[in-house]
Amino acid sequence: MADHVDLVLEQWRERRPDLDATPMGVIGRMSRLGALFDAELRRNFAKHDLDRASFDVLATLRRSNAEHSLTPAGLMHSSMVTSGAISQRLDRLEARGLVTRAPSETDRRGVLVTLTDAGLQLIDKVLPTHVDTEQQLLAGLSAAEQEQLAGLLRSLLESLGDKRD
Amino acid sequence: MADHVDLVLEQWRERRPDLDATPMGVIGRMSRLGALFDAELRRNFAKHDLDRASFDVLATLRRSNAEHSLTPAGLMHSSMVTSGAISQRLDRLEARGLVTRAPSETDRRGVLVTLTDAGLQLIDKVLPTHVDTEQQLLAGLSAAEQEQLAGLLRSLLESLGDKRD
DNA sequence: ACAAAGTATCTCACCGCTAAGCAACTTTCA
DNA sequence: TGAAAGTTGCTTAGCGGTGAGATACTTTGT
Repeated sequence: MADHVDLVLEQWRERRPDLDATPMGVIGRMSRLGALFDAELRRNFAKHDLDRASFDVLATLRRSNAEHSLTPAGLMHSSMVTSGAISQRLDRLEARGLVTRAPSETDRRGVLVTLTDAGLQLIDKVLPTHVDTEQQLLAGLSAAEQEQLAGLLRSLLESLGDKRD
Repeated sequence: MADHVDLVLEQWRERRPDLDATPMGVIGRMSRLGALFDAELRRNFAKHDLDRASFDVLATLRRSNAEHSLTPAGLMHSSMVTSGAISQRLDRLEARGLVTRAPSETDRRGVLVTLTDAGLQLIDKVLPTHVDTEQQLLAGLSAAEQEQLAGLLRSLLESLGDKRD
């Protein structure tokens, strides 16, 4: 039982025995899994003429409230990208007619982004295939192990200040 | 005890109760942790005039063998990026005098990338600060929990075909 | 021996993100 | 109330990655 990271850790023990590389056992593996997950999810998005960035915005709007609307700032916090990235994502989605931008009624600086009918239809079509893909990616772990893993990851996120909002 | 992903899962239950979003409890958290880790590690790299891509190449060469050398293909497999990305990374590192490219002695298509003295000195200076940063990122979990987490991640990587080589 | 298939590396057009900076607006507080 | 500080969303230059394609070389199979 050994993955690529086990090899990396062995190599560090050989070349730099003074270095305690154990944290790489977690962080290195998360990085590799992230890359593998991303590649697989991207494949599914591509089938529906989408990319990760667009899916992310559409899905966030879909789940946010009954009107499927949110401010760019709200999208930014949820997505963990910069405000510039959100502006560009919205430009693309607006050009495709999947979202609309309207001036906020309460704050003249603000903008309200809303899913169009076409956007709603698209995300509702893609969502089931997305969770399906995710489930397949996790199929190597039992349900109990998946739960255990989720718990550890939550602890870690909380310790790093990840909040509900 | 709740992180941002708990909120996301609640929202899905509210808006799409038909959808079983549990896999997001793992994949969503890994994605968020990846972003947080990346930001913090990047901060450390920047202190030493480095970025993730350059560190990745230098560290891979450092641990690979006593000569600190590897082919571009080897670097590519270890880094999980495309060959084009490796070529460009090597261009940058070569321009800074941190690695050299020499023709392979056994295969005239091949190239052997080797750490220069400057490259070796730089990576050896940065490495301890890097594992230190990683350790701090994981400090929210006990040693036993970190081990447990590493084990689950390894199982997952193995199930997805991640091999030692 | 030779053609076909495979491999190693590089080039380049394009794409999305960051970081810095800006303009417009709102909040705070003396 | 007015000035300072903060917030919101956008623009843009630059960067690093992808994906497609090219070149040069090696391996395979007859």
